[in-house]
Amino acid sequence: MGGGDNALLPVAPVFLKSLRDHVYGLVRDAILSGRLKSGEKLNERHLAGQLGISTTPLKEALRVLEAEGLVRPEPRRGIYVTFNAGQAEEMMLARAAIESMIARQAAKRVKDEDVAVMRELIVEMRTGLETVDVLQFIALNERFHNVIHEASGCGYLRRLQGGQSIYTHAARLSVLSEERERFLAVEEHEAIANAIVDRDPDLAERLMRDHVIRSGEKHLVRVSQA
Amino acid sequence: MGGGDNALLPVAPVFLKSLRDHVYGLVRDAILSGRLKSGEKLNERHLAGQLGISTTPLKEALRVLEAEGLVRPEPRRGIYVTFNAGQAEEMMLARAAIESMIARQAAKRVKDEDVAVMRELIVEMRTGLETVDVLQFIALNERFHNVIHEASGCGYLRRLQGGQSIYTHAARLSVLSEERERFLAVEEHEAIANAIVDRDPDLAERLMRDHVIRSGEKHLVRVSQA
DNA sequence: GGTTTTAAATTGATATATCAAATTTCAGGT
DNA sequence: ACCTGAAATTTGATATATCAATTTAAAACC
Repeated sequence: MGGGDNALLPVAPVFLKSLRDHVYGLVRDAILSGRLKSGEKLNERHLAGQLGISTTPLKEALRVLEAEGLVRPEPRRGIYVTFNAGQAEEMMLARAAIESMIARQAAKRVKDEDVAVMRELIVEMRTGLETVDVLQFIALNERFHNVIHEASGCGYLRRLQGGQSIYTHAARLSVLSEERERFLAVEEHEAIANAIVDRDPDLAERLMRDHVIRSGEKHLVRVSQA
Repeated sequence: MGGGDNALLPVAPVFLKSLRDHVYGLVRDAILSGRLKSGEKLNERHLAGQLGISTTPLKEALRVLEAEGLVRPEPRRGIYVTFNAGQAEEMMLARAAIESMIARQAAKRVKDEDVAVMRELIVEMRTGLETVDVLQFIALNERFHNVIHEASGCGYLRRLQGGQSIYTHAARLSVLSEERERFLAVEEHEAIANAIVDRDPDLAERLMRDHVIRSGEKHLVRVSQA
């Protein structure tokens, strides 16, 4: 049964959201971090017992993971982890595709108040290069992407992107720990902001796509080295 | 409780795949076709009873629908249908984003044997304009997109696109019933094929995106009129 | 000893029961 | 009549039990 016997610890008796969402996060993180390896079979009873819960919320969590493509059910046989470097890259490409579509829509629909916020954020990020720490810089980073999401008015695309992304807070932490990456991020963000402010959907889409792919490849290289 | 009392009929005692997948398809189609309206609350026990099944497979199906953004759970209150014209358009945009990313990758990785198949298919589609019926034309259409998917080598993106798409066989049937649409489809497919054959990722991506959006808008207009 | 057959164990799929939060109902008070 | 709050009801969340397909074990047979 592989080396996954202690890849997951029992859930604490206190949890914020519902049990199934909590478990979903646990299993998902275990897969993405490699503690549950590709090809490994997930035994529902085992896993539920290990987590100290019943199979009902676990089954729901596994269903979502299947929809996200992290596990694959063999009919009447069981559920297997399917995640490797190639899929990680494709997930990054999916994020690039969706995020750039959002940027495109934002460039079409952006309102004057959004423009003001974006300009302000760009200034903050640029000055932040020298004044704030990495965590604060990441916060600015996420606020920037959020402003674009808001401006696009695309609630569905936004949710879709959040679900399939392997970009967690931790992943950003890894890439933006390099000073050069922080500098590049500001440069690219500024170019994207300008394209949106200029109402240039084609340019905004292209710049966003290249930005996500470039920083994404950087991240993939990092995790593959570790 | 809304007009949804007979929006879903009990599942037949025989079904191909698992019960949960079957139920997932039923509920999903009911939402996309409008038989289950946006804002309607889904009562798990009611719905399970109506379908003649237990709540376990239904809960799993609802979880997948949530991941796809067709229903939204209110914490500790229930699950509500969320689907409207705006979201339908965003789903189409998501398909455009992912499909165009696939086309981009295909243009990077396409092999000579793929090129041969694509050229052949283009010829078939062009002659098919005059010789085959709509169903056969749609089959050619789907084969063309499949060849691009194969050439891209992007299994994850491909699965992702299939899951979120509202483009079913029926939707294609609607759009391609117009002769002008079939003509346009061939024109656009040929341009896309040429871009991929020429190993031009930027062009392939743009043409595919525009193709999906244009025909998608066409479909959305049609369903909104009906 | 090796192959086939059959019985036991495993396990995902489904059904049912229990629990607790949230809503509704209704009695009691002003 | 109109609040107020407690009891009953509803219902999603969770747990447990049952079922059937699959795999494994073992026994029977050649």
